Parts: sequence; C-alpha cells; structure tokens
Amino acid sequence: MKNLFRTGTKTENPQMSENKTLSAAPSFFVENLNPEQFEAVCHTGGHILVFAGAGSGKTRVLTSRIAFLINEKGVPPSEILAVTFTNKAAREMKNRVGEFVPDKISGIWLGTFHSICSRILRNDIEKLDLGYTNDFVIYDTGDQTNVLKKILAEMNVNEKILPPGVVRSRIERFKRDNKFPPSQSSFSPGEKYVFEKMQAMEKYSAALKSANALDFNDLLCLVDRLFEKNKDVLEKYRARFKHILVDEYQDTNRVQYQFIKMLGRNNAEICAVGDDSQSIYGWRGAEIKNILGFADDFPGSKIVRLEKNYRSTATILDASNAVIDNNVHGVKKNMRTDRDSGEPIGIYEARNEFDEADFVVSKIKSLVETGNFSPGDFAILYRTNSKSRLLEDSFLREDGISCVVVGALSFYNRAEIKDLISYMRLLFNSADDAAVLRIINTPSRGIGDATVEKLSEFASLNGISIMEAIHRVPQEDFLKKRAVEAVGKFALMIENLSQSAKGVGAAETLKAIVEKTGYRGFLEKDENKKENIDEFINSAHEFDERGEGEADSRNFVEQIALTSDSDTETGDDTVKLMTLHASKGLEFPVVFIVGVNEKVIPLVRDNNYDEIEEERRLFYVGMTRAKERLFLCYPIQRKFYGREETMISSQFFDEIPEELKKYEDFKPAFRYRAETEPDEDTQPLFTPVPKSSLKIARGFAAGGFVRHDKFGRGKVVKVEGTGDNADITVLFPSAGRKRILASFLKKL
DNA sequence: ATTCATGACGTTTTT
DNA sequence: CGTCATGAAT
Ligand SMILES: Nc1ncnc2c1ncn2[C@@H]1O[C@H](COP(=O)(O)OP(=O)(O)OP(=O)(O)O)[C@@H](O)[C@H]1O
Repeated sequence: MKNLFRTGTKTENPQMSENKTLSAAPSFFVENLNPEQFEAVCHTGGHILVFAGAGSGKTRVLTSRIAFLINEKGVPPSEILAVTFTNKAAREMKNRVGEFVPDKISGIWLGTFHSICSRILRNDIEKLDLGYTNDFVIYDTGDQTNVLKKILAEMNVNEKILPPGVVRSRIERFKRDNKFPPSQSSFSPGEKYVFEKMQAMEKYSAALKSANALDFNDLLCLVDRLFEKNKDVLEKYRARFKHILVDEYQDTNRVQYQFIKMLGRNNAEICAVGDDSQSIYGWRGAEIKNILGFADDFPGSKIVRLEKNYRSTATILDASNAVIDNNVHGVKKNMRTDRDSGEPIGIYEARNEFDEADFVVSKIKSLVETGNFSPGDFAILYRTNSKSRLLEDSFLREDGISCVVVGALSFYNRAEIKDLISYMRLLFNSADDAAVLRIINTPSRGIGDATVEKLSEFASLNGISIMEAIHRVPQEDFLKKRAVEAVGKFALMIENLSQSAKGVGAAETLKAIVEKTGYRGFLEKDENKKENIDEFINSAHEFDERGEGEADSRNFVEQIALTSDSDTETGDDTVKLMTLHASKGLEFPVVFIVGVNEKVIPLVRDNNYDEIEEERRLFYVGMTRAKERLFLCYPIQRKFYGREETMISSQFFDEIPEELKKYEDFKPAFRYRAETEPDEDTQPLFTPVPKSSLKIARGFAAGGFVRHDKFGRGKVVKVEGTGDNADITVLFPSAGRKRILASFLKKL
C-alpha cells in the first residue's frame, strides 16, 4: 500500500506546468481554490485522481472543474458525464454548477450511477437482444422478493428453509460483482442449497425478463454487458463523453468501476475524487482497491493530494484524526488547518436513550436561544434508522423546534403509494406481473386468491403475462362466472385508464387512477393515508411542472424508483436527523452523534468484529461533518426487545484524547432519575404510579403528548375518566381535534 | 371476504 | 416489546 502512487505524477510543483492556464483563468478560480485544487481543476491531457481527507475541498474541485471546462475550455456540456452516488449529491452538484453555467446545466449528464445507466438503457437496451424494450420498469427489493417467493413456492421449497430474501441478496451479491448468472463454482464452498438457488435464479431472470423489468443491479450490469457485446453502442458513448467526473470514488463497486473504465480509460479525461478513509459501503460491494489502484488502472494519471482542511475546527480535526489513525489499513493523510481550536467536543453520558434524546434537544434549544445558531445548522447522526423515532418524539415534546428525518424509509414505500405506483406501472407496461398481483384486488373487487392463482397458473402455462391471461379469460373457461365478470371489469378499467393516460401528465393519470378505482373510498376513514395520496398527486404535479424529460407516468415512476434516498428537500430551517451513512458528503455547523456505544458504533452482531475498520471510517465520516461544534452522546442503558441492557461507551470514543472532551451538564427528566436522587426544582411530568395499578391510571395528562397509530403524534387537550376507557381529547397536527379512547393511545 | 388471534421475528447501513 | 404476516373463524 505504500507504493500506491508510484506511477502517479508527483505534485510538488503544482503550478509549474499550468502557468499558462493560471494566468489566463479568471481570478475567480484562483481566488476560490488553493494551488493544489487549482491544479486539479485545470489539469488536462490525462486522468486525474484527487485523493484527500475529509473537508479538504474535493467536491469543490469537481464542481469547479465542470465550470472550468465549460466556461474556460469551451467544452460543450454534452461531452461531460458526472457521476455521484446519491441523488442528494447529484442535486447539490447540479445546484453548484448551475451557479457557474446557468443555461448549460441541462446538457450535462449528471446523476447517480443508477440513473445514468438507466438513461443509457432507455436508449439502447433493445440492442442487447434479450427481449427487453425501452419501456422497462425497475423492480424494487419488495418486488424482487415477491417474485422469488412465488418461484420458490412453485418449486416446493419451504420458505423457512430457504427464504426468498436470502436468494434475493445472493442475486444482488453476484450482480454487483458482475458474476451473474453464477455457475456452481461461483458459490462459496459449503454453501447450502446451491442447486435450489441456481434454479430459482434462473426462473427469476426469466420472470423479470417477461415482465420487462430490471432490478437495481441490472441497471449497472446490463450497461456493462451492453458495452461488452455491442461495440457500436460503446463507441457511441465513448465518442460523446470526453470528460468523466466521479465523486466518492472509494465507494465504487466492481461493476461501476468497469463502467468507468470501459467508457473512459482510452478516450476521455477522468477526474475522480475520493478518500479511502471514507469508504463505508464495503457491505454493498464497494472495493477500496479501486481508488488505491487508480494510478495502475489509468496509466499516465496524475494524483493530487489535498492536505488542508477547510471545514472543521482544529479540535474536531484532531479528534477525528486520532480516531482514524487506529485503522491499520488506510493511507495516512497529514491534514492541517488554519482554524483555531474552537470549542471542545461536548460529551454526554445519558441514563438511557430517552435521556440522551432529551439532552440533544435541550442542547439544541439552548444553542438556538443563545443566538449563535439556527435550527438548520444542526444535524443529529445515528448508526441505525431505529434511533430516529426516539429523537423525533423528544423534539415533539419540546415546543418550538422542528426536525426532519432525512432519507430512511421513504414516503414511496407506504402501501397506499406503492399501490398507486403499481397501477401506473401497469398502464405503460402490461407485462408487469408484480404490479398486477399487487393491485388486482386492491381495492377489493371480488377477485380472490383462488382466482388469482388460476390466472397466474394459466399465464405461466402459456408463457404469457397475467394481464394477457386476463384478456383471454372470455375465450377460456377455467374461471367461474362470478370471477369472469369481476376480472372482465378489471380489464376494462385498466384498458380505459391506459387510454386516458396517453399523452397526459403523471398527475392527471394519478388522479384518474384514484378516481376510477375508488381508492379513497377503500381507505375509508384513514385520513393519514388520504393525505399521503394527496401529497403523492402533488409531487406528481411538481414533477410534471419541472419538465425534466417527458411529463408522463413512465418517467415519474422511474424517478421514484431511482430515488430511494427520499427527496427530502433540505432547504427548511429545521434540524436534520439522518444515519451516519446518509451524512456522507454533507457538512453542518453543529453535529450530534448519538448512540456512541460499543456494539452500536461499531455495530457488532454475534461478536463479529470483522468490519471494525469500516465502522471506524463510518464514525470518522460522522465526526468530520462538523464545522464548529461536535457532540458525542451515549446512553449507559437501553431497552432491547423489552429487556433492560447496560451499555458502555464505544472504543472509538475512548480513542479520542481526553483533553479534547468536555463533559456536559444536564439534568435528566424526573422520570429517568434514581429514587436516591430527589428532585427539588422540577415537577414530575406525570404522576408516578405503582406498577400494579399501571393499567388503570395510564397517566395521561393535559399538555402531554401521545401517539396514535393513524393520526401520529398529538397533544393531549383534555382527559375524561380513567383507565383504558378514559376519553382523551387530542389535538393532532394533521387530523385536528379528536376524542379517542385511552387504549388506542401511546404515551410519549 | 373481512375480521380477529396467534406467532415469528427484529435493528445494520442504500442505489 | 411491538409490528407484521399468516391462518382460522364468522
Ligand atoms: N480553497 C478553499 N478555500 C476555502 N474554503 C474551501 C476551499 N475549498 C473548499 N472549501 C470549503 O471547505 C468545505 C469542504 O469542502 P468539500 O465539501 O469540497 O470537501 P470534500 O473534500 O468534498 O469533503 P468530504 O470528503 O468530507 O465530503 C466546504 O465548506 C467548502 O466550501
């Protein structure tokens, strides 16, 4: 690893070779970049890798380079391909580049690997001759699992023994390593059920193909395959893209790496930026060796290192370096900063997870009140999504500050939204069996399981799609009269919707679907879900207005499929909650990391510490998001599956020098304190009751907060009666004022 | 066909 | 502990 960059050009004299450009470039680039950055921005005539630590200005290099190419070098935007890993990063880059070249931004191909590949396949998938057409849909993991479930059932494989999810993730692992379809020898030695898996995988491929559907990994794999098989297509894209820019190069997996290599090695100038210390996606196939081997893979390339950190205070920088230095693997970087030390790192050892959440919220509140920060300056980072709920609840109890959970399970994952998406999918791709199966009886229209079973059987027997089978029902007689009628009505409805969807926007189609299917009636009194539907129609509307590409359902559905990192526009002035993973590439004035416990960060299951270095990198990523202040919190106790469990601080926490830490004062809320700690000044929030009588006195009180399954969180206005049958009047943000039986409410 | 009851299972991380 | 899925009962 020491000789990593032997073929790379030395970078000691950055300006020597570029003097001409330097003097010709507008002062803008000179003023906003340091010499090393400037060199990377202007470098032409070969590939370049910017290899540098967190906060050193890599992303700035990327955006400046695009601006430079277009504005100074006169490169047509259409010759530029810029790839990121997340939609958020893509959007960010679009915004920043847009400031430099407002009118030319749309000519650039800028997006995630997946969206770029999808775009390529939309144009050229038919040239693969696999039977796919450019109307293909993208199956999400749920769709994939459902397909496999059906297949395994048909194979008479007990799903307890070989669950569909296992096969699904096995498929994924093969695909991202570009080893699909696997041969027997591709499986690990001693792996169970190889035969069944192979058979299921074969059927899976066939099923997706006949549904004209691709899974996530197909998007990448099939582009690679296309480039390998069809030189004309490859040459077309090679001729087009003269400049390829890749963000977060350390997180590329094999297929992505091959994509870049095939497309750019011999005909484009590749500019990649990355940091091996921030590689946190090994579990989904990212290979650090891609960035470490850049100089070897792309001969004649230049390596630029950036060693100045512009983001964080010296304290934060020192602390994060102290942590990452414990990794044996990884290239040491000598980061420096001109900033002074700033505040020490705030530490809070919490009684439990509730107390931890309370601390965070109260600290944010006081920092906002003392005037130096506003809510939008804060981010709270955690290892697992499950932490977000606790924090949200704490925010709700505290008036005045709102928060938004970034990413997580997106809006589009809700059942009602997925139903509507399935309808849309069906309208432009009637072969989409997964979609049909989802909505054929939702809302219920008298097509029962038995009927679906028969249709499905008939379809696979005749090698046709389920929708086609439905169309043939009148000519065959495998269904009872009642079912024939119900199925016929369904077919007619889809046909009508399909006709009216032609040439109109996604929103209009969606409205028609909701109306014709009677979906609102089906939801009955579930106001929350109805609101979701409205919101969904709204977002379709926005999509149509935005006018990126054709405003039709197909494009809308595609955008959704590629946007799992829910498009939470982060413009609002609210506190952001997200996972450590989701925080990569972002920065915030104040960062809280919660759950800094051993076995949480690093997350360890079954005492398996194999991934300790990746976990340390993850923690490093989190720490280095902070500009001004960093807080680390860990509870010493938690409830886990109902059990109380004691916890200790993370080993990473112990790697931070004590002199950089400052332990914060915070008085836990009454209910978390031991009885030996009487409290003089705080009234208990709820009257403490003996455990035995808990059922009767549930402790609801006006002013307290509760959660309801349908309406979400709300504030208690009035309590009448006692016990489970008490009538509680609650004010919900969305649903308004409601009187609800106590047994339907959970106290927050 | 809808409703209720029981049980399995779960907390990585995401395109 | 709480949620979700499956299965029996009406
Ligand atoms: N030459 C510079 N002068 C002043 N500030 C800079 C300079 N370059 C970058 N910055 C600022 O430093 C911060 C970090 O930059 P950037 O996000 O580009 O770093 P990065 O290397 O991509 O970080 P990471 O890898 O942690 O995501 C940003 O706030 C950016 O505006």
